[in-house]
Amino acid sequence: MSRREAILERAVEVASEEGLEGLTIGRLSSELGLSKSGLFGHFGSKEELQLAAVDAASAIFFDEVVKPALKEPEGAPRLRVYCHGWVGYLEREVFSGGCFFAAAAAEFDGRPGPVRDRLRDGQGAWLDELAKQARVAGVEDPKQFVFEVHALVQGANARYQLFDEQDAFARARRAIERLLPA
Amino acid sequence: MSRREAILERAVEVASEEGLEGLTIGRLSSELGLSKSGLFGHFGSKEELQLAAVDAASAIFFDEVVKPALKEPEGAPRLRVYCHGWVGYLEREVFSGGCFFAAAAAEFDGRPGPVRDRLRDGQGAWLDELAKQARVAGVEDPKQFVFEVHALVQGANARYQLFDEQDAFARARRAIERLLPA
DNA sequence: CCTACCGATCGGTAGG
DNA sequence: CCTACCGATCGGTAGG
Repeated sequence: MSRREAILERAVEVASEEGLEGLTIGRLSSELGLSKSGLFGHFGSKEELQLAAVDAASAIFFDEVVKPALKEPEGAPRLRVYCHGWVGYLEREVFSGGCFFAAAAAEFDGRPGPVRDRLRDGQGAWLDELAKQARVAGVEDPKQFVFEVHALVQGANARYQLFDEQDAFARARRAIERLLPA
Repeated sequence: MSRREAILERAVEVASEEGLEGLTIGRLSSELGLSKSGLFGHFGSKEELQLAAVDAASAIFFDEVVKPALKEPEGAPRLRVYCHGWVGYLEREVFSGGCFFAAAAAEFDGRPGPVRDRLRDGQGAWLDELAKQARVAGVEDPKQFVFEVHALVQGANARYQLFDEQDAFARARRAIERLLPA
């Protein structure tokens, strides 16, 4: 693992807990035992560090949620594995502070710029892929389906993070089962 | 309107856009045309300012969503007005940066302390009230119902804030209609 | 990769 | 309510 990768591994963790703005160069460098300017040199600006953290988190999401479903045939089987994998990735606490993307989106949705754009494009691609599988699976209204599944998954994350409700994930799964094609 | 109320009106607005941590004393005081220490004196600490902003936002939520429903009889009629009022409050952009509470919860769910506690207690009381009306309305599983409605409303807010999808609110209403008792 | 520094801003205080 | 200040930390730069 390169030094840059080691920095980003920690950066993603910190950002999921404290937000992408709480990801300060001073804090991150002292935690990793290198100088501020040493860390800074890997990215060139705080914004580049934030963008790199978004990309690193996206790669983790791909490995944890998307990749395992690619063995399944397109349509209903893959859609089901996507949905349950999405809930499972939150339940397993892949990021210590909950869903990196939900936290980052809430933080940056009111701040126009490259970080917001990267978050929107990444989440957009994932939601489009879900809608595609829903269409192949014969779901009546794929966009409505994706809207509801997205809401339920994010709702479970929010409940778990703020209220420590362990059963939030089971509730999301139950509601999603009702939406999935039989 | 007292000076303190004027400060909090602006504080709630800023916090909904930039977060409760972005609510800096320096920024807020310069926007309002008074000195930092002048503003500081009204609250005593940044944390007290944040708590006061949460309370001010809660009062607005009560006026916008809860109060109009109190004319309706308990049970199904009041539940329906609660749910549609909740969506409507986001659609009307009562807070310029979207749902104050969703943003604040995402920001503070990983930071133990009085602000997180205040947010959790306030949202908890609202969700309990929804569950109570659902029970009176004869909803089969009131807790599951509230989980799903909460998710759908927050999902619409997230979609609208990040993707500018105008139809997110209509999608939430459609899904909620399917859950409400006939 | 480092030390040493820059101006700006942070939350907060002293004193009036 | 104000001016004037405190130490700490921010993102970032110079120079090696």
